Amino acid sequence: MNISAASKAAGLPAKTVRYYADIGLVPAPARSESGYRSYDDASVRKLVFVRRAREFGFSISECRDLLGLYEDRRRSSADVKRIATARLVEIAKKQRELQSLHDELAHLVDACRGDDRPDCPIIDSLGNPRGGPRQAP
Amino acid sequence: MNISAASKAAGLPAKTVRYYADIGLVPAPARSESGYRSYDDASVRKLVFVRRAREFGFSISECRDLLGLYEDRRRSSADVKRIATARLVEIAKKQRELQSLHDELAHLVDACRGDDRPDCPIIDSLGNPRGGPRQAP
DNA sequence: ATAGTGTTTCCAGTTACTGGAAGGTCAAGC
DNA sequence: GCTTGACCTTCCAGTAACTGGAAACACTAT
Repeated sequence: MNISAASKAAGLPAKTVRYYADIGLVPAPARSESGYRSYDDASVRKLVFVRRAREFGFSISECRDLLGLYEDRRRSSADVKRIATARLVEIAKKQRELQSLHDELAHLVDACRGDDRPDCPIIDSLGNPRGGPRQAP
Repeated sequence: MNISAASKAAGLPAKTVRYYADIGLVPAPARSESGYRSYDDASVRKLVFVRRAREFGFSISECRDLLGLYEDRRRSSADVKRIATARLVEIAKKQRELQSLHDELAHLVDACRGDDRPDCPIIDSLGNPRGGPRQAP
């Protein structure tokens, strides 16, 4: 399998497939006589694994760890659960941040008439967080 | 005001304050005879404005636009509202993505016993998205 | 005079790729 | 046999928004 077939099968751009081998995230593939990279099903499965883990927001470094666990038949599920739980905590934190951001901005957008007059609570709030009238810059 | 005083007043690292002037996001400050940057209250207000906008997740480029609107006394509030609303839509989208990510990962973490046995639905799901037993890599 | 802190510039590194140039390879068609 | 076009290779540079660190100069206090 050449790189474009493998990249299609894995659901990743060919550039990214090369990149993952360059940084040693996955093993360097075998080469044909003329230097073309040659992939087998096992390599593709690893690439799929990495893609899925990345989609879950795991960093490359976490993917490295997970891939190690993926390949180690004797690892405990607790090891995996620990990494996934940490990621879950991060996601929940990001969700809370995003929520308060959303609420605050929605409130401002709501308060802004959005007409052709210059008066705008959004700008006021950015320049002057505590709600008073803004100072000219 | 030297840079460290200004950076404290603005709530930004001094490095970032320099950076914002380097990329032309804010005007380059005046210099003392010996070359030290010298800030006044108006500069600090702009830096606060940018910090707040960045905290809202506006990109540097959007901050540039907003700062332009901030300084233009004759702009319409509709201009500002348009940018803020676009940002709000992005936030909502990110929230939905994060939610489905959270749900899926939470489900997997829940299903994983987290003991010292190797069997682990999290790993299985990463290698084999459609829920069957995984293949060895 | 000297120590300590603050400031300057500049260069490099971060994360995870992505784009593009220059050139080698392969299969099909004429 | 030759050309065309798709595919492959390497390498370099750029992205976003900073951050870290080195070398050198400035200011303040003792």
